[in-house]
Amino acid sequence: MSPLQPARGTRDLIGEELRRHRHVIETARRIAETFGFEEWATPVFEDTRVFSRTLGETSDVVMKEMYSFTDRSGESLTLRPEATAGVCRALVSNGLTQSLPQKVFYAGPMFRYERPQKGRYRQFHQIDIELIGPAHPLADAEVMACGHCILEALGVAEGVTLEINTLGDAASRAAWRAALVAYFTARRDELSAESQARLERNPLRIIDSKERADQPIIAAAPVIAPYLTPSAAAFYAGVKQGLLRFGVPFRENPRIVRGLDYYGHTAFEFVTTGLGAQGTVMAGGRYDGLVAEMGGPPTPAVGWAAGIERLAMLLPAVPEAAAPVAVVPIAPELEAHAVVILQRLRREGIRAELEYTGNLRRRMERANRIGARWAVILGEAERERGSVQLKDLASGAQSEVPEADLIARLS
RNA sequence: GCGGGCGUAGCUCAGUUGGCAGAGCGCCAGAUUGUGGUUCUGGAUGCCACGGGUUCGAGUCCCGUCGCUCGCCCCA
Repeated sequence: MSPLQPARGTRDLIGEELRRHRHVIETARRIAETFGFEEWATPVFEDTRVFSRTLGETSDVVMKEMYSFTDRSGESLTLRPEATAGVCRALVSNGLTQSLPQKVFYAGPMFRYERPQKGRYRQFHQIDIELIGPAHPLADAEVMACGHCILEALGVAEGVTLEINTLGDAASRAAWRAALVAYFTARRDELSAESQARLERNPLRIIDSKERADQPIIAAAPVIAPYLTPSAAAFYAGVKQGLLRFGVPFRENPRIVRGLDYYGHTAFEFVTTGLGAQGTVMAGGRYDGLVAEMGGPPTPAVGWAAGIERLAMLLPAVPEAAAPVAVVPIAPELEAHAVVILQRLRREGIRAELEYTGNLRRRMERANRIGARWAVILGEAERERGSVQLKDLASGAQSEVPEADLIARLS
């Protein structure tokens, strides 16, 4: 039997990797809170229909990437492939459509059955922002501004570009879609096989194709701008103006569309060249129809999701674990006293560890290995004088300190 | 779902035409019984990813499986 390994596409987060991961979440949460977002947590699995109805029956996520299973009562459940659908379901389930706006921050694991590669896992983690309620274009800008601030706070904004587009309202999109179908149908034979299939299912996604053969055809394809209704055009103009007001740099890219069907109006991606094939680091848009599809009233909303693994890979600096104080009794008789001091330090919020095996040399070696800043050495003679030896492990300087002064010396 | 590369010690890796399983780092012990880091001496590393085949003999060649990785596709 081969050795037990983590399941394909999953991994253990230990040490530096978890510190990076947590740093992304904690930074994002802190910034999002300054924008007024509050954290939610919803179940990792949902009724399959929460996703199958709303993400689009023809989307790749629904067709071939969901972890769906039947439980013992015969119900079809699915490990969530993304956060937004679950948040909208929770909004409706909890009657919160009556208390809008809701500003939601989310962080947690998502699941998609895909072939793993750099920055892509079967269990991956996202941070997520949803602003539910406002139909105002400034809401779109604020959501993007929040994302931009998070990228700045993480120190990764430098290499990242915000690209935006509009998918218009339903009327604009229908007109554009008709133009695209006409255009691509005329050139059907030149398209890649994949794009020919998309022509039936989801012609907008041809625009997003990375197939080399499709590129010249896409480059000449109609853009949405001429098909925008006056109100959709005004909305998009409002979003761009909002971004200027928030001071968020962006670039228009008329080829951005979304993989999930519930998006309309604003679509955007924060992209980088620093991650190989996985260049999108944060992406989202407006999804005014989703809450209604979940059984709630028509409710405007806009949001984004970002891959934590991808952000963690871009982090310029790794957060360091706090350097502890090592408490080192010289002999077993001093252990009881060592525990008293250990707990006294911890109650002051100082990270302290007890070195409780081996001779003094072994204990000091271990203090060094765990990266201790100070060693508090407890000896018989000092005990009688009510003091300890305090050693600075960086400089090697050591002095005898009265126990009463110890906390002050370490603060 | 498709294509390329790779799996040898805890880690990074070497291993010649098929002929005793190796190095560095790390780990353990000692030099130093009340003092870490640097140094010196000694020691242990192992299902050579897993399963099968060829061969007197396989880490090495062949087949399959699993995993990792880089692309494609898709997406965050």
